[in-house]
Amino acid sequence: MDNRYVETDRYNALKLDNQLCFPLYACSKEIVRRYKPFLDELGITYTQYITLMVLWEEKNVNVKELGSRLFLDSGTLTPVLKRLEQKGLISRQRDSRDERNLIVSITDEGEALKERAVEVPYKMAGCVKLDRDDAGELYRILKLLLQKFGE
Amino acid sequence: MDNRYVETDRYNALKLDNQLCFPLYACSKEIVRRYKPFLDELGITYTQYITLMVLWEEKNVNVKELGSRLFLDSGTLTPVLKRLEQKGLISRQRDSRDERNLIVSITDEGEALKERAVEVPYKMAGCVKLDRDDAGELYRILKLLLQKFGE
DNA sequence: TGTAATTTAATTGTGCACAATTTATTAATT
DNA sequence: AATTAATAAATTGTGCACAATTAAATTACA
Repeated sequence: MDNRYVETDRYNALKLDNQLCFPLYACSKEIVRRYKPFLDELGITYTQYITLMVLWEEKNVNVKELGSRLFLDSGTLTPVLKRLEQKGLISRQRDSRDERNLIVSITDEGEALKERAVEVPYKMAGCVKLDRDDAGELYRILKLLLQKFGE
Repeated sequence: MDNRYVETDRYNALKLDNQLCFPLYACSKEIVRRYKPFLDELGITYTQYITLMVLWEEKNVNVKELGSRLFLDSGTLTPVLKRLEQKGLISRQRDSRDERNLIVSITDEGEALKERAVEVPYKMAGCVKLDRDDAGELYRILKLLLQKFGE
């Protein structure tokens, strides 16, 4: 038997092309990078954008709740929230009933930005050219994975 | 017709739960985070790990080639490579035939680390509990997406 | 051959991302 | 009531990630 082409490399699992994590990491970065021109128009970053997404739905949340929704900790969120506050898009104030909690709220200006942000998902749709089935499958599997991480 | 539950919210596309990018971004971060304990044992970060993966396969590459394989630019790679050099895992030297190119090579010490790194993918397999079909589908779609990005 | 254009890394500046620690506040337990 | 434990956010320190610019070397071409 001619086994010149039979792969017997014990390092196979270490090849970049055999990784599942790497294309995940690369795709994630690439998509975030493609958001940038659209988010630049709004004067915000991707992390600021997803933070606002939560606040556009909730109005008031504390840092802990925000962190669990976004998979981010206070070390990341604190400076992000300070920048959003400086831009006038959110306000930060302690909960008078429990001073440990910081209540983050959307401002009128932040609410107004939502009107311009509604365009972003449609603009992005033109950048991610997956057909409906693949996009649906990708979404399903990623959500499943996130759910398993939460267990 | 009772349409109390018919969603007519024009902001639907802005909901975090309707995003494809967000679970991609969150899964990517979560998996990289789960690599950390295993990579800590080797004294390297995830970015350093994927950089070494290329060098374990290639022996010599310049920064441009490395960047195109890893989807990283020199702004990211230059400091990463300096740290790997400080650890003694790689060497950096200019190409005498074209001094613009920096040739990155694996050292004996870097090659030796491969022996310990072979365990990492198997340890990680226990952290990402997708069944074979879903893992395969995820891989297929992500590679397809990366390919479309390259066009 | 000399100048302009191109190519390759490095540098600079901003903003995450996260582990580990600290500080402030509240809750639980003597 | 005083002490201890638990909780929430902020701080600190390290390491990416990337856009924009710079510097050095090479190539194109006038």
